[in-house]
Amino acid sequence: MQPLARSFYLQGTLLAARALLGKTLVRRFDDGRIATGRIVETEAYTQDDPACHAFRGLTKSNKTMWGAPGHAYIHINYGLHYCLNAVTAPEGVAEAVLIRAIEPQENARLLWRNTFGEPPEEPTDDGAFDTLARADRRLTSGPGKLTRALKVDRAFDGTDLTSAAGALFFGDGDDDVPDAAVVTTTRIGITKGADFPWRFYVRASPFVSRR
DNA sequence: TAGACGATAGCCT
DNA sequence: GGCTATCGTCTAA
Repeated sequence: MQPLARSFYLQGTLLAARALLGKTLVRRFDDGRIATGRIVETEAYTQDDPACHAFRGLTKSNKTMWGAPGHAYIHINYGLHYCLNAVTAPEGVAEAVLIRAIEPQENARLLWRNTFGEPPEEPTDDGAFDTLARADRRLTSGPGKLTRALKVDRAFDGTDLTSAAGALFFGDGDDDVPDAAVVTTTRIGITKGADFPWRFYVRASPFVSRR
């Protein structure tokens, strides 16, 4: 799995949000094991967008968004949830794509364990357990849930997403989602800029956070 | 340094 | 569909 090149993050924030659908999120845990998921829901946030954290300028907590493209911007909201974003504009311009939902793929049982603690029974067959975890929307059908399942927290703020050796990156698969399979709609949970159609999701995916 | 406010999720009816 | 836990961050004073 090759990481997306940095140029991917410079095609424009709206285009990048759309293009990330079908791409693979790769997480390498401390013990070397890898979990992957297919991105099925994203939102775009731009510098002139009142809903964007950077709208009012540079602050200590949003400074990663003002930095180089292809890096992770992590923010906390409601005091308890982490949200994972990819920076999608050149240094000095603060724009990002929020990853709202993924479909667990490789090693889904690790995500299960991270979310619920040890699974009720230790699986003898990874494939069977992965099938179970795939069917369970509770793992990754929302921005706060997927960071919990992937063990992604504020320590990942600023992580370079273009390094295949890193603990977190976006991989380029062969899953191109056709336009007919994509729904473009308004964003979730915001009050300002609420009418911008800057949310994208895969229509058929059961892991989309909300329709 | 106090007060207000979230790019949510989960539980309740 | 409604309610709210929970706390980091920003803003104003």
